[in-house]
Amino acid sequence: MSPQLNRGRIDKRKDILDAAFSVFAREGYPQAHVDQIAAEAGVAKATVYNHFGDKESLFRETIAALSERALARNLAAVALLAETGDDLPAALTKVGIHLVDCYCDPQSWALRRLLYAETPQFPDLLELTQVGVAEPVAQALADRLARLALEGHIDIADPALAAEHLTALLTGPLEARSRFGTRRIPRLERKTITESAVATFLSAFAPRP
Amino acid sequence: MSPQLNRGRIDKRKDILDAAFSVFAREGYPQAHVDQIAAEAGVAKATVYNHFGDKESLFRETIAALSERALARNLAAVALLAETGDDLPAALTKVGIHLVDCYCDPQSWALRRLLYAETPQFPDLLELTQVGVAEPVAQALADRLARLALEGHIDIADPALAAEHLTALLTGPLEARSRFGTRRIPRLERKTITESAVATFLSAFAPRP
DNA sequence: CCTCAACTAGACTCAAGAGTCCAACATAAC
DNA sequence: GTTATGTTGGACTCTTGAGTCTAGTTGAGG
Repeated sequence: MSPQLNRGRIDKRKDILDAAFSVFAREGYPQAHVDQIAAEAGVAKATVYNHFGDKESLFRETIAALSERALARNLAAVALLAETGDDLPAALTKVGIHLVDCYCDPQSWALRRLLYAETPQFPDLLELTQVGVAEPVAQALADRLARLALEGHIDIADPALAAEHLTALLTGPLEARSRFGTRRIPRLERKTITESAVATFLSAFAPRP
Repeated sequence: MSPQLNRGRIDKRKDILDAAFSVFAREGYPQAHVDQIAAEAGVAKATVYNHFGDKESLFRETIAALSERALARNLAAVALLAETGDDLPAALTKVGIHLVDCYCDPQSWALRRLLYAETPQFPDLLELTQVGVAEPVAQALADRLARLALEGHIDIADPALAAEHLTALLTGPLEARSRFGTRRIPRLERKTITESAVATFLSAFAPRP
């Protein structure tokens, strides 16, 4: 940020964070070795410790960086719902596909896997992603749905609940099908899943005539 | 099983498996120490190695034992759908509550957490639980739903898809609300979640008049 | 009572990983 | 050129945990 931080060599910080994520994602926190991260970042081990102090801080900052990325991508997907034309199913499907893509992103799976694994040891990280990512996204989606309800396109009493159910229908099937993020779901299958989810959602919340 | 296996002292095998699960669940596989497991089982470390050979085998057998338990409990829950009276919503809610209880069981969360964490290292375990637990349960639920569809209580084209969506509606909200299994969801909240899920499901698959 | 198998406590080996230290080196700013 | 700061590689300390070994104990079956 401030110019005097870039004295000496180039800033290796980002390289280290990238490598750290790659190794943490592949091996899990306890099995990830700092030497390996340093090697993968093309950096001396001492440099890692210069930047981050210790392994735990490195882990925390890695997760935080990923969360920011995830939040941005998810909000962008939800924002697509602003441009609903007259074809609500098509618009919902478009958003659904983008949300599913976010969810199926390898980085996203890795983040979720790390959180699952390390929640007992690092409860604050869960707080961070929950409050910093999941909740804002759910909020944004609920807001959009409320708007659509007000315009009479769907019949929704509780927008937060509707958002929760839409999300569940979209992402629930992904866990098993992707084998906990191990298997890559082909695009066509993702599309089918999304369309089914949207169909069920619309069928449940169709406006009463 | 065979009587000559019980020579010498009592069979400590079960004690070890219980302690192993408890420690694995609390600490995760890499952080779980065999000494700790032995201590918690009230057994010498050598005894653990006598029974299971090494830490990895102990882990595998622990997971396998838990999967059996999970399968039995889930199938029992689904079986309740056989006794549908004339009140379909009530019957579905009853089954839903039992399924949600299974899903929220601390052992169940621990199992899921371990699978998430260790899937890259032990892909075969995922296979085991997927093929041995998730699929049979989904099958059984789909069968039951097909039956109800045939009897005209609901309008379902694809029972497998309907089962997938019902499961998603029931369990999807649990992940965030329970903070990845960290927080215990009170019974009342579980009931509310289940009722909402069933309501949305029935609304989506209500029979066309 | 004897025997055999499993059990126990604890010392032990061996490997590996976190974090430190240091002497040599590079570079941007002055 | 000088200086301050960051980087490098590699040796180093220290801890910890998996798995082995041993000498002694216990209990059931014969």
